[in-house]
Amino acid sequence: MSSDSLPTRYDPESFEGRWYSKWESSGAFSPTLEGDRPPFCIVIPPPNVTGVLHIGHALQFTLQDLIIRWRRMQGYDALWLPGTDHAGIATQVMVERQLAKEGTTRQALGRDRFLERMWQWKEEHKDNISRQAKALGSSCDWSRERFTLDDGLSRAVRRAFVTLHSQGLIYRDQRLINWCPRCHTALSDLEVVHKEQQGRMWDFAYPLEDEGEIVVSTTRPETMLGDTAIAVHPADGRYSGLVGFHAIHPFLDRRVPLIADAELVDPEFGTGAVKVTPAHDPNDFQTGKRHELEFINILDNEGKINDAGGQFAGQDRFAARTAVVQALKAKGLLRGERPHEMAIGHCQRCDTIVEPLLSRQWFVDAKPLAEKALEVVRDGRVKVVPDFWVATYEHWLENIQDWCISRQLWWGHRIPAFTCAQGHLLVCEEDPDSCPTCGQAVEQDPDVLDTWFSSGLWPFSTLGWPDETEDLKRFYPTSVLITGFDILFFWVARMIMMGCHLTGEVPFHAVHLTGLVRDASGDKMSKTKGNTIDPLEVVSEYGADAVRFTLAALASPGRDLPLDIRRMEGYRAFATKVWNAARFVQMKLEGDEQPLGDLSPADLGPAERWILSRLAHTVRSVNRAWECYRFDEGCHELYHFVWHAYCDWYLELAKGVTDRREVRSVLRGVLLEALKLLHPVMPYITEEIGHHLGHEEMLILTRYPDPDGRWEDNELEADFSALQELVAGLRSYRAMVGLSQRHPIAVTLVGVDEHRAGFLTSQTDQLEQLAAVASIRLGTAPAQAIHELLGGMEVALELPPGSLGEDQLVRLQKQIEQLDRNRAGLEGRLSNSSFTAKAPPEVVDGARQQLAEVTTRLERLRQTIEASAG
RNA sequence: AGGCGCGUAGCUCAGUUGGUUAGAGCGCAUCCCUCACACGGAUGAGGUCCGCGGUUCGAGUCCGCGCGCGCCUACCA
Repeated sequence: MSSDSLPTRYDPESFEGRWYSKWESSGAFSPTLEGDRPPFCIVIPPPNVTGVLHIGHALQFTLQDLIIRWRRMQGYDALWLPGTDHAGIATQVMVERQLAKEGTTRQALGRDRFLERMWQWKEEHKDNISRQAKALGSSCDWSRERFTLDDGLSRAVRRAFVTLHSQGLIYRDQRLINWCPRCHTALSDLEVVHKEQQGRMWDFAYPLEDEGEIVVSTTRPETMLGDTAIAVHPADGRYSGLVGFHAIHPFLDRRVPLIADAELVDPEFGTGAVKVTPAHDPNDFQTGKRHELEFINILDNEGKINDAGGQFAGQDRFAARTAVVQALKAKGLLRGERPHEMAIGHCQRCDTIVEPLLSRQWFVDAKPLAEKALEVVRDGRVKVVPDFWVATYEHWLENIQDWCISRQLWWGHRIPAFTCAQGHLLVCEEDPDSCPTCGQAVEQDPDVLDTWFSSGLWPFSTLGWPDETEDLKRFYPTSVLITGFDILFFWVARMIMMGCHLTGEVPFHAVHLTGLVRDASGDKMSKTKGNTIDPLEVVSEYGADAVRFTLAALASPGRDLPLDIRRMEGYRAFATKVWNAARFVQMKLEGDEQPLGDLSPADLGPAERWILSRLAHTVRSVNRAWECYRFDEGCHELYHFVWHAYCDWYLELAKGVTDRREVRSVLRGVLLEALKLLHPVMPYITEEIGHHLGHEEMLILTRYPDPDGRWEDNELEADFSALQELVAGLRSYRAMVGLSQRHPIAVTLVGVDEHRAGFLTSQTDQLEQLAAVASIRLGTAPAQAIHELLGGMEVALELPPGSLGEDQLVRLQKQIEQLDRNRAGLEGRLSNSSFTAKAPPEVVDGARQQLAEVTTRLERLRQTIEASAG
């Protein structure tokens, strides 16, 4: 226990690191594994191991930590499992870039030495992420930290691959895939980013074998080198006589058959004739299969025309495009050229234009997995927050295509498939010594798996799967996943597919999808724009608590977060406010204060009962907010309670009476409860203040406040609002009239019911202190008094003679106008027979009462004006 | 092309199952360095809730259409 006084200045840097170490070394981050505590588990969306955290990570870390700390304080056996992802392409690209600077390549280095470099790079960078996570206060269990290429997780990947393969859900096939000519690897459909671009469309003619020509259109003229058919619609009269005949390829020694295909061809489009390149276009690929056409690959892995391209061989695809157009022109076959808007696929990682390429790859048959994944979301076993994402999720899964999972990279999980010289294929968990069929030596498939394949196993592979570990039994399915909506398909859907299929259970009971952190003007943050915010920088500038509070308060469900740095200043001011309030309280304490639990409403004054009632409501709504991931609401509730209820009102009321023990007890007790409530959002400052106030247990381990109906007192709160409004009204009135705030005013309550009036007149000391009320009574107004409408009460104020100025008359007039509008509206409604007949009786009664009150007030106010005029 | 989301105060956003007088934070203006806090206090100005139509006694809230913005999905040559 410490009673040394809080420093005057709030200086987060002076204690943040200290508390983090204390928490960590106390074991608070690790679950206790005690059986009577319900488990609660979050697995972290693993950041790229060699990456740097951006503010979006900070958001997710904050929200995860908020939830995990809250649940831990509620008594759950909480585990937040951290880790990182090897991020195949992204990381490999970084190291390759480094090699390029050294004037070498991975091929020159060879696979083994290249991988050594990769691991070295990983080792150098791996602490980046955890250091940043720790600075933010993340209460992860570092003893359970995982990396996707760890032995355990690699074993999980192998088990998953072998299982799916044995079930026929993973297969190898020659297909059209997305090929990145720069990364030299296949990509899944999701890794291709479509961008609307202004392209061109060319028309050119194929001369027919006998006579005449047929005109086709294309956006990629170079692909004509791989054309093996020309298709027309079977019902198209223009071409019906030509089907079965051949055209002559202008540059290659090839006859090109004319075929009829109703699926490929839209007779309304262009000339109604389509060139067919089965090896380089997805539609044409299907057409090729239907018609058993020849598949001619004209590109190499670099995106250059290969030998099949005749005179164009060796040219880059874009150079070849120009060359083909030129050559067509030279032969007099070019028929037209026009601008054409179209969506072009780019590599997600390097932005190179992706090429559809015929290639032998490994695929996951996604449909059967998708069915289960759809089911668990539809029946609520996985709750999606916000739920409007369900539609998007369903649409994608309902139309899911098979997933290409092999990558021609070196950094990743090597595909556990082996072949011998005889061509026997072996897919197994343990590396075989030789082919079990023929006994010959085997070679492993050189490719690695898509990173997302291993990420898809993350919620259970990190807990020990495929072993039946204690952790897996206790914490799986995990409780909630918190991540960005941008990886809904990449990651979330795949975890659900893989989890349901491989473990028979959902990977998490709920998934909360956060928005994107944008800059102050709503633009996406990017390094090129230079509008990024470095989490570590803002943490050291504003303190981790302010950064966390800002992000959490901004996190409205399903919305992006426009982050203005000034918000952080604002919430640092909030932290400072808490700090100073605590200093005040600490100053007043005498050491004999009782815990709130020992107090009973009967022993307390109205102000104490009021703040305790407000506290109880706040506890209720904050818990409710966390419960449904309304981080914004929870933060606003807390902000409002601490600043505008506790500091603005209660502290001011308590100032004069801290000699009373129960006042000090409430002062301290409410502050401590507020600190506990705030702890999940602002762990450091709350812990530091709690310690200084003599709270022995660390807040991280303290029970989170539960709603306590004992303190809720709505009647008192209504009385208290009247008091507040009276005080505010008097201040406002003085300001308007130009009277000093200290100038005493005698108050007569005129149109106020007895109960309320009784309360207010009992609060003379408080009213004197807060609003310099000279006296207050219920009764008829003195002749010279000025009638004011304050907080819905009619009060008469006695002022020095002649103090009713022009400004005030204007203000009264304004009030009258507003009331009169109100009156007219009420009268109109009440005279409408359909309103009185159809609206619920309590609404009608309410309107009647209001009208009566408004009418009286209007009268009084008019009298006041007249009196002052006369 | 389809789907989703958004359009409320100068800015960024809340607004529960429709209940009539629409809120917050920041910013702005005026006053105040009162013994926790100027990263503060008090007061105030500021809104045709995108437009039109409909349902209803009553619409920021529900429905339709339109306009604008954003995002996702998509194989149209």
